[in-house]
Amino acid sequence: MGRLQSFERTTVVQAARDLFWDKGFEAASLADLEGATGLKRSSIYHAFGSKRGLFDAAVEDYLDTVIRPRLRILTEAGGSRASLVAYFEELRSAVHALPEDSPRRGCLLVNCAAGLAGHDDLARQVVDGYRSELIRSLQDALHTAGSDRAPERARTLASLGMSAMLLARVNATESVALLDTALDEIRAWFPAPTP
Amino acid sequence: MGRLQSFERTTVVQAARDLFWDKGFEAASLADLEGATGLKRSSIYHAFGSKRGLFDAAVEDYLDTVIRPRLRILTEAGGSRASLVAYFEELRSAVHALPEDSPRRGCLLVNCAAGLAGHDDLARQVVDGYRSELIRSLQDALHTAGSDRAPERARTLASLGMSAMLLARVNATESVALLDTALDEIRAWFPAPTP
DNA sequence: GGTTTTGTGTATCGCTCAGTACACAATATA
DNA sequence: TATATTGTGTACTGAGCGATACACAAAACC
Repeated sequence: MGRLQSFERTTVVQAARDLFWDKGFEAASLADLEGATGLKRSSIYHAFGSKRGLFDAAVEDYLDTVIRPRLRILTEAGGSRASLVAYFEELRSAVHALPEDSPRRGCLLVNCAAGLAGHDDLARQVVDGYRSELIRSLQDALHTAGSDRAPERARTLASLGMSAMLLARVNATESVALLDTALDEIRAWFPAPTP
Repeated sequence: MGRLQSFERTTVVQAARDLFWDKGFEAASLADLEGATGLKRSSIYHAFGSKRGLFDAAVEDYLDTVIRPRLRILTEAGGSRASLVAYFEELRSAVHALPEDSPRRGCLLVNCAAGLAGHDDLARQVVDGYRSELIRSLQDALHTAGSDRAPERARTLASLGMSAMLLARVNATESVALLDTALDEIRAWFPAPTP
């Protein structure tokens, strides 16, 4: 064969992911990416083909390591009410715990929705896929929790979640308040099981 | 004095506003702005000082001509239920009526929230000001409509509105569905007056 | 009408961007 | 060990960016 890759692909992709998460696609320059990943651009282009190729890999990693593990809370354990609460408490603690200037505030895909996805069909598809997966998971959880009006309630909860991500860097307090509102709604819809 | 300005300031600002609305701050280049406004860059810099100065003027115009007229629906006429319905029907028709590729899809400020406002304190303040004004107007309308839980309901409605704007370019159908959900909620909270 | 003051047009600045050319380094195979 | 193959480092490209310098145009004031 030939010389071996001297870097771990996943660590490089995750470093790039955090940079894109922080600054967005356009504002993250190749110089920034070199600094964040420790790679020279020759290696980046050799391994990923283009800035966009690295971004797509970063988004894929984001879906695999951030989004889907969270959504799994909603579907696994068949928990319905408990899993809805757990999902929003997880989001809440993510916004609440991170420092004000953390590069990982908010949601990479929500940020894309207002940026790239406005004029890029591929990005649009990825964002819309996330949206539909989120709504479907919420709807399933609501349905097994015995809710009538599951579709409307799923849309309401999804909106609260997306808006909270949108506001995470603008006003963290209000972002948390939106997630608390979601939790209040869930608890009002499904009275707590008395222990 | 001296030579007079040969252009109408408001028409120039609104042309720039529509371009920023469409492409965002960074992606709108000065060449684009020259094309959209019909001005040469010397005139732009003379009148607005910088690209950012023109952007700030565009945001101000956006607040004056788009945001505040809509919010006024909520506060004037003391309509409570009727004004809440009117507000979301106005949003709904804006998303529904505009062609898929309209530069005016979505909300300039919501787009800023995920872009500029992530790292620019001034933009953050503007976006947060919009958010608080929106929530307050909704809360007032809900309060005069006789709602208990006005704060939670205001947050829920604001989330549905912001998410609808966020998704306007990603999935217009779903964007409208979110606004319909808001309308359903309002109608469920406040049973219709029988004629 | 001359002068001063202000708007506009042209041409260009320095810089950063994404992407590339190419020599060199390293390792698997023969 | 020789060779083929692949990864890495250096240095660069052309294009586009925001911003500017400066000459010229036009209108208000004396």
